[in-house]
Amino acid sequence: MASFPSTASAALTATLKLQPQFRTHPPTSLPIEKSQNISLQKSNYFTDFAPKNLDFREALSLAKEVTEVDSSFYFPLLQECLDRTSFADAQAIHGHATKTGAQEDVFVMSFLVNVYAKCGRLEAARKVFDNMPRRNVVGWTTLMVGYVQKMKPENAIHVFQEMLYAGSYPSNYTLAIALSACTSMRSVKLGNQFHAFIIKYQIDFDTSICNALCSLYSKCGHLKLALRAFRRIKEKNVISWTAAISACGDNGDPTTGVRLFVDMLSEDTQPNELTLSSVLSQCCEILSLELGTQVHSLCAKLGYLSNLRIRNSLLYLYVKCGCIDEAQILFSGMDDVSLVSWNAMIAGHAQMMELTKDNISACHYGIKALKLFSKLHRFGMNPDLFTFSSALCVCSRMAALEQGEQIHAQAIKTGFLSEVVVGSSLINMYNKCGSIERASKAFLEMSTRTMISWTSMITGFSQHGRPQQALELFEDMKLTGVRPNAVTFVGVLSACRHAGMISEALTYFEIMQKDYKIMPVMDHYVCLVDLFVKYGRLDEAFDMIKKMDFEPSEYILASLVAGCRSHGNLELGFQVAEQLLSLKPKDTETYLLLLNMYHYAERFEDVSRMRKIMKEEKIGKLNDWSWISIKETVYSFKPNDKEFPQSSLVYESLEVLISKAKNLGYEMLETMEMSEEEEEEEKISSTVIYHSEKLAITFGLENLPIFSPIRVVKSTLMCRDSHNFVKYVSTLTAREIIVKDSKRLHKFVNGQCSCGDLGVFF
DNA sequence: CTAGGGTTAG
Repeated sequence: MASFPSTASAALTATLKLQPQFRTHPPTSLPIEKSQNISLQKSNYFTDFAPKNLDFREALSLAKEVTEVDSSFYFPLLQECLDRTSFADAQAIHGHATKTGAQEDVFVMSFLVNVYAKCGRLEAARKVFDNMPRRNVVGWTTLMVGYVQKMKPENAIHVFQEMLYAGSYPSNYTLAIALSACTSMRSVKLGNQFHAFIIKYQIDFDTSICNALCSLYSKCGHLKLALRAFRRIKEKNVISWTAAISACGDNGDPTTGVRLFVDMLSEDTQPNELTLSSVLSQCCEILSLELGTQVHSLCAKLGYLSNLRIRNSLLYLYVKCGCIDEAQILFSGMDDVSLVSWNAMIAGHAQMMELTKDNISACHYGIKALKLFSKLHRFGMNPDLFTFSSALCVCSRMAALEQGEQIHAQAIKTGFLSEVVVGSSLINMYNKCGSIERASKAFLEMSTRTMISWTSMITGFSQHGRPQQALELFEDMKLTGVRPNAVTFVGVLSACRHAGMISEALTYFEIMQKDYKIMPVMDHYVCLVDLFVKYGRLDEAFDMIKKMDFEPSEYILASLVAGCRSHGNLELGFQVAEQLLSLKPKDTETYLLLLNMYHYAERFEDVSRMRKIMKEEKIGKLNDWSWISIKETVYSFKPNDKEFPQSSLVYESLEVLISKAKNLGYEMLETMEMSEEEEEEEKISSTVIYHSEKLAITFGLENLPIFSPIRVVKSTLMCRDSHNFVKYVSTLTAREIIVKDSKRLHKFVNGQCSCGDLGVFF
């Protein structure tokens, strides 16, 4: 058994070949036992013989006295055991049946196997099954179901093989169960073998089988195959639709999922609770509140509003679409709140942080999330791994180290730290809070590591300007046999980018495609292009962009422009800038990049041309905020802000810092931004000197203990001037300054930034 | 006997 699943395919193939009946049967005659017989029998027993309104206990005691019983006597009793999943009662009935000779009855015994399996007592079920006078397909299938439910899919497959050896034919249910075993093993390979078998016997239109196929392919990440299986179904039922709709949701295609839901309704199939909750979560993803509200009404109409799962899905919908108030009302109105509801609220607020452009509200969401986290204990809830990972994620986005540490302590106390997901979140939290040491400590202390843990740590080293360690870790990862994915390689390539290792980067890029069959994405090209630009190998940078399978994105062209500017190749920068403009960029930051580049080069005709374009395209103001958290209070700043505590003191000491920095060689660069007054062309852009992060950092220097690092979060990208200035400040004050901007992490120590100046944009 | 909420890496 231990050899599964590696040898499972081979074994199964061998088995199928050995079975003579499979070879002799012509493909048109199905080797499928008619399982309907048994269900027909069962319903006859129930309708014809079952005592009406029988109390379970009464029936049991009655059963003890009766010795001459028809086997139909046992069915309602066993049904009751099944509903109650009561092993002890089932055993009592079993004992009685041995006395009356009912153990000779295949149907009674099959049912008993079913009950035992449902109760999770697979050994007992197996024993009954082995003693059956004639073992049938239902029994085999029931055993398989038991194993799949007990998360032992290998055993289920093994039972399937045994069944074939014993000469039984699988029914469509048996195959569906076998496929679901493949699903829980995440083995498409084995699943394919079953699929081939299914096609061979031309039952690839069967509802149950295709439902199972659909979910197998979906869980293994093959949405197309999943939908193909779905489309082949001749008679689609709720489960088919639900499987297909969730498949879209699980594989990142909510638009198709929602469309399928509409199709489903137009075909008059009534959705069930799972369909509705899947659709609701997909409405969240496409942020379609309108559709979501309609589904909400539908839930009301179908009477699902008291259903906890549906309510939780609705919570997610409202929280993620930004209707916090709606969600709050729903949440407080729930008399029956589960931990999932709390998790929904916390994760929802965490998600809101990302969706909100306005940093100050983003910060409020973060604070609210952490408040919810500390409150749930009082409501008799204990956080689980989902709660912990969401809460840690909030801390990482807020760079809230203190809160993160507290949650870390709680995770240790409750034992959830041993959960891989929590451990990975912890690594991420320490990374984002600028503490690479504690991140690597957390990494080392993990007992098991997934690809995500490794990737987090590799990316962390890379972001903290430690490319060597990142690459060493990648080698270790390969040695332990954990398979990297596209994100891992983003980390690896960005490490190469930091270290300026062009040839190594190209080698890794090759390995990624050849050995790991990973398709390169934009982020990989960004690293490579940056590397070429860094060394002035611009032709190669352009070749690289040409080699891409997709059109260059706004982001990669912008980073090429930024690179050109950083490395003094303005001419080329201008060329790319024009190409970029023809793409009609979306981000304000892209326009600011170009505007500032032209301004810096004193090409004033271009500057006014840019202004005109920006006015036409209605490019808004940059929503620039920075915040710093000091002793549980969060202080936020906007550019040239004067409305905050100790404002005059902060400006005073900022001026001192600026002049000291100037003595060390700092040259202030004017950064142009959009001004408030847009009506006059002259005023459409203005310059910023007191960037929000400068204010936040100075505020931190004034209010945090000496030597303690300064952690600032910023809603937009850092500009060239500010990035340069903070480097000087880190030298002048001998402090570690961490700025988390909208794209990356900057850790300033001793006049150097961990981003290696690669993260500077405009 | 078929489908099964939410969490972590860029």
